[in-house]
Amino acid sequence: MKAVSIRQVAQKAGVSVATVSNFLNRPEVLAPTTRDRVREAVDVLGYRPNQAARQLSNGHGTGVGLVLFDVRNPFLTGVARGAEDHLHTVGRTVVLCNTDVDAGKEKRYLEMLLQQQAQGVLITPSELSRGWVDRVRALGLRMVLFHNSTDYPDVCSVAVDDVAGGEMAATHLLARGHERITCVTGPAHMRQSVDRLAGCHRAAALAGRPEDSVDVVEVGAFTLDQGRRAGERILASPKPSTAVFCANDLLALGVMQSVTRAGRRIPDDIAVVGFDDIESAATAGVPLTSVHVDSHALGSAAAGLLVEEVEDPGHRHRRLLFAPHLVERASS
Amino acid sequence: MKAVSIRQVAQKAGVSVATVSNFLNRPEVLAPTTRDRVREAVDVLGYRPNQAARQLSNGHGTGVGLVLFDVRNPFLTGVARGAEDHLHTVGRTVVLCNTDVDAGKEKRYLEMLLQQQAQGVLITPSELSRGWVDRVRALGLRMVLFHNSTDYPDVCSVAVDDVAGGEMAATHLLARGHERITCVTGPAHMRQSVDRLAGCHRAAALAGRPEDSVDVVEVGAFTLDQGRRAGERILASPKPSTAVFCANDLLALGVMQSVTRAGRRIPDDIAVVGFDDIESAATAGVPLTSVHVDSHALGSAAAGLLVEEVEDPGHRHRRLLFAPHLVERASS
DNA sequence: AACCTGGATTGAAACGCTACAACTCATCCC
DNA sequence: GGGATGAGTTGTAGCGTTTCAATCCAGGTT
Repeated sequence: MKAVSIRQVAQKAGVSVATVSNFLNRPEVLAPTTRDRVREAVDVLGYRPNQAARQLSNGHGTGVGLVLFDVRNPFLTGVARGAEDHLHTVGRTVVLCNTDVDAGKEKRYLEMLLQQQAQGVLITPSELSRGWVDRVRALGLRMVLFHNSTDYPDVCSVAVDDVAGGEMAATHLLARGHERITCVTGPAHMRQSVDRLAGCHRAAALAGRPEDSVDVVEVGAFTLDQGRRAGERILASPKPSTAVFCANDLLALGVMQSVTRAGRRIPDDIAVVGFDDIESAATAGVPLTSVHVDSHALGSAAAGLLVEEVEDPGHRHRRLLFAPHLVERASS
Repeated sequence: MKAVSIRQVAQKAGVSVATVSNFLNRPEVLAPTTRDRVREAVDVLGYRPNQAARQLSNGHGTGVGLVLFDVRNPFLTGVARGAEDHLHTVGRTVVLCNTDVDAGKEKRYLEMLLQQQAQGVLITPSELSRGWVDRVRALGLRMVLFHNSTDYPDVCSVAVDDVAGGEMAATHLLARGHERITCVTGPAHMRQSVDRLAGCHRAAALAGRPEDSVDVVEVGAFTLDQGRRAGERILASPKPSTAVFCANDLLALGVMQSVTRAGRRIPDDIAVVGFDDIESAATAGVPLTSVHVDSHALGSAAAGLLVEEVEDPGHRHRRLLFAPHLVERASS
């Protein structure tokens, strides 16, 4: 039951271990006949190279850390799948880590990955800063960030173009003839809130609408419940707008619940557009028009960037911005 | 920039490498003063044990394969998180693998995990059979299945008690005074369809209702679209029942869409209950009552079982059945 | 016939750690 | 005082690869 080692293969094939190693790593240097002989031995014995030994010898493993806030976040789930797909095809292995946005957990995971001599990490940084980046660098870990930051030219990152997304959503609503639109955003300190709203404003400007044609409702969190409240606030306003763009699908779904409950019809009385296009968007009572983000592509791209950094010495750090697209459904 | 090795620590602390190794693995055998001296050296040098070397030496790694159909399946996402949480606390590492129910991919992942000398796998088997189990066993991989099978007493497994869940849902509806209930199930060859429906029948029997008090509508897949169709079928029937239990939330959401679109009110005209309690259930236009399955606990339990099998030589294989519970919302 | 050339093969030293047998040296007991 | 005890420590042989300098040898040149 003991695993077959390279030595047994060598013996069986009547060559040295070095030759077997060459067969594994640089088959082209072997004479064709030798190559066949070794292949035969490998097959017959069912030889499986020991990853740990390899790693010990060449100083690094094949693992890549996927360090996320929480895989259960549907967006991150997609990212995880995309990253895994890509890495699998290039012979890498994905180590899943959930930080819960806890810097301590994050740190422990990074230490662990370091011990494993991982090739790098794809990470949603819990607290991004110059210091953080430098510290991780100092550990000797390569990384690709899931974060929209122009501020770190020395790090690869991938992100969604939130401004473009917001603009799409608003443009869509304006094109449908809505005079005024209400934009429900999350906490002002979050990049997403700001950018998606900015896109909304840009759309209004581009359409030649006055600055005040978009009302802003800011809520404290990107949750269903906050969405419901926002919906109530909108309905309660003296002259509610006929279109609302929410910076996130959960908010939009919440708004829709309030609106429906109040007996108003969607989209006839009020049109709603969300952002993220989570599964719930399509399955909602009135299917929700939403800005779709291809999380799979994002994860895959991040993986690609990391692999490039690992393999290409002349690698230039880059930031990839993904343009989302609008998925029109019944809510608008 | 080269990593610190155990030798350097030993030298710094003025002890042998064996002592440092003992410090790492069996600190209790060291004299307290020695222990402190080594700890000091470790800290100062920032020593990080090389996982690969360890693994090479003791013959197995710390990785555990998490081999799933697709992490994007919301249920499996929860499982993944649960497993990761548990394994992390016991110092194991999770290697994510998505098979897409493809036996070939599955096989390749298992080979890979074998090369990594993984401690075992938590797996949703693409095709479960005696042969499959034996083959994996032969590879020398320990495993825990996410599968409801009484047929393999020599394998650990975890699963949801679908019968109990179906019963809960139906009992709930009957208790609300509905005379007849329609049960929308998926393909008859799927265990879930059968068991959940069985639970439904059991509830009816227990409530003293006649056999024919539950109508069965079977559809070809667990999808939103099939749910819509089922909804239409139900509405078209001469005397539609006032309550419907769907073997899955997507079906339920589809049914709700059809019902709403036809101008009927939920739950007043028709009550609906789903199964799985996916996120969309809570965010639906009319929040959906659903049978909740604690996927996190399931994943965590599976991980626990595997760890037990690895650590305890006298381990007895077990099957864990998780009872779901009903989450009552507005749809019923 | 002596000498080159270069493709093919190989021996053996790392890589960093664990485990075990062997050793040291106070302490205790008769 | 001699010996036994046992807690604490250590030397070193693997673990399975990779890599590189060294070797081998068939064929071509002069």
